[in-house]
Amino acid sequence: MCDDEQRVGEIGHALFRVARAHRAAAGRLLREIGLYPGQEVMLGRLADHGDTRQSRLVLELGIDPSTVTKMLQRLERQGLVERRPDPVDRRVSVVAITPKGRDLLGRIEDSWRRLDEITCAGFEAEDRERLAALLSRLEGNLAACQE
Amino acid sequence: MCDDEQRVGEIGHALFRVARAHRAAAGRLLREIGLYPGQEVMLGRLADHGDTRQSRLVLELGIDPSTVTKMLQRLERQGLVERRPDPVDRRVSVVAITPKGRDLLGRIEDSWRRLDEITCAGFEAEDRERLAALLSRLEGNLAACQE
DNA sequence: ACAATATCATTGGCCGACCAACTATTGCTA
DNA sequence: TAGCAATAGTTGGTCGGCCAATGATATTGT
Repeated sequence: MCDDEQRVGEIGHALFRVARAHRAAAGRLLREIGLYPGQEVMLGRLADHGDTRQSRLVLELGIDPSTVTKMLQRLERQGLVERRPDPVDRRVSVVAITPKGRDLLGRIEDSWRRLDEITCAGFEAEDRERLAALLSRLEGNLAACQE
Repeated sequence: MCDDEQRVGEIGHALFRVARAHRAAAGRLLREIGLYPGQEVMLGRLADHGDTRQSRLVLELGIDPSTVTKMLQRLERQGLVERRPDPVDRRVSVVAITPKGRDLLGRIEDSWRRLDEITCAGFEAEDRERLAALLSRLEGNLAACQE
């Protein structure tokens, strides 16, 4: 009788809009650094761990191999990243962040901080945790249907 | 002392990953209908309301004018949407969904339903409401900094 | 009435993201 | 060992999305 189920796609659409707005906001902030949204995630990943083969990036970032290739080509062109062939396995290319790329890390983290302040304005720690927990569950659900 | 603040960008990154996975899942479902993620939202909007000028779509969907133009060009090419110039104001073009586009609505809603089942698997009504409320707050925050 | 300004839409360029198809290498197996 | 399958990356194409710049029309101000 009563619609125990919300309007179809309620959550999905909200997620869709929020994510687009979030990405746009990230774009405005990152623009000052000369980066596009997504690149900062890649650089952050490369900064945390050392040399990485692209196939690892594909798995850990959860994006398509071709996307990784093109992102790295652009980052390499800007001198933020370095790729060289693995001497052992001649199929793989090993990626690492360059000093020039490392120089951006501070400003990247700063952008993240500002973005979080904007996004989560008025959120108490409890809200944050709840939201993080819910998003984590969503991520798990979506990962499960990935393959 | 204790980090009352979570790791920088915790929420933002989770949102980023969840949204990408969600979009990818939507893409897999919509592929069966021959649509790309985003197009179904446009068609849904055009189905609900009648003739619409593009500037309204820009405002309501929250996307760039150029994005609207290109999306409509593609949808028009597929015969799902129709555009004609407004006789009164010769700058505006009026958009409407075609019967062929309307035929897709059922399958679109079906995809949304399936996507929601995947995404929100294991979510009780309470979880859904909480998540919807939190996302709504995020959306408000991001909209506030839009301009 | 005319000039300045605002609005509407389009084009071109760039990026992330996907898929499909392809090459090159490595690994396995018969 | 010869041959086939799996793995690693790349290329080309298409989309949604943004920005910057442009052309066309309306609106406003003086």
